[in-house]
Amino acid sequence: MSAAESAVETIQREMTIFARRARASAGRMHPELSLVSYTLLGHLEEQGGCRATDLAAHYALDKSTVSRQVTALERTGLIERRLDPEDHRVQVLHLTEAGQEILAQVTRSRRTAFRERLRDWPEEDLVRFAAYLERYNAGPAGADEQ
Amino acid sequence: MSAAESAVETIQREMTIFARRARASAGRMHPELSLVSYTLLGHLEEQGGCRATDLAAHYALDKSTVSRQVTALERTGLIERRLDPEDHRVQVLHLTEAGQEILAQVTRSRRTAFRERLRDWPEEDLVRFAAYLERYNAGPAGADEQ
DNA sequence: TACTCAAGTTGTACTATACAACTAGAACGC
DNA sequence: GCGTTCTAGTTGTATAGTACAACTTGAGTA
Repeated sequence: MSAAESAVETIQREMTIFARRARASAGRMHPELSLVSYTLLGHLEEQGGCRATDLAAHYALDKSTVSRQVTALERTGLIERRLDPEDHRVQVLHLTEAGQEILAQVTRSRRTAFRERLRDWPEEDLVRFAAYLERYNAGPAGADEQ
Repeated sequence: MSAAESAVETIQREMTIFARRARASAGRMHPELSLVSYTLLGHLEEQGGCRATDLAAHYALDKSTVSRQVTALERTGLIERRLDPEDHRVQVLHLTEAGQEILAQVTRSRRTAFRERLRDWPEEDLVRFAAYLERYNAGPAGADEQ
């Protein structure tokens, strides 16, 4: 097996290990904001607001799933919907103040955990690892993860 | 924010995206074997059989969850239970022939998907990415979980 | 104007999960 | 040796997250 093939094997195995662990434990650390809600809020902050359809596309979720998530997040006051005056089918979603606060708080505590875990990594490796992950996740949807 | 800090942010975000997508897409690709079932079968193969309690401990799952998974896997003929003659509370779980075959088949097809996704990556990047993932997952169990 | 496309909601169903209450069997203490 | 406590597993119940299909509403277009 070539070095490339064996690297692909390793990537598969390690991504699987990570995926298997992640969700089970995410809820334990932040019961107030599930992993899914957290990522949706994060995207809203990053983008400065977007449509439900954009969230669905970005996370490869069904629009009905996003619709329910959005409903829940609105009910708990973390996001708000603003009707697009140009197109009345569209709701542009924005973080509320409360949403920004909770997101920041969870981000801080998650960041602490990640920092701890990545404590001994040289900056150069951190930067490269981050770039690889972005590239992997941005990959073609067809060959989608796993 | 330093380059290292912003890289940690990115790593956190991208790992999260991956974790959230993994299960859903695993189900799409292999309707016959969910990510959870896959990892349970993998563990059984690796260990050459074990108890339900061992699976629960290893994957940090509730024993009821494992019990139901095991029931389903037995019903579809992928594993079998053998009563421990020493201790009648214990069932030792083993892969059946069918279980071994499906496990091998899904492993092959997952490998193909990963290869496809990583097709355009230079070997150097594959090797480094693999090493980073191993290093990340090997980190201290405490900071393990997001 | 009528057809078609896009955004989102709702009904329904399923999987994975946890927690609690339970059964059955084993082991220990006195 | 007999009760108490521990261990393995099952079952009842509840919840989150998800998909798919059917629908509504609004926009764009032939």
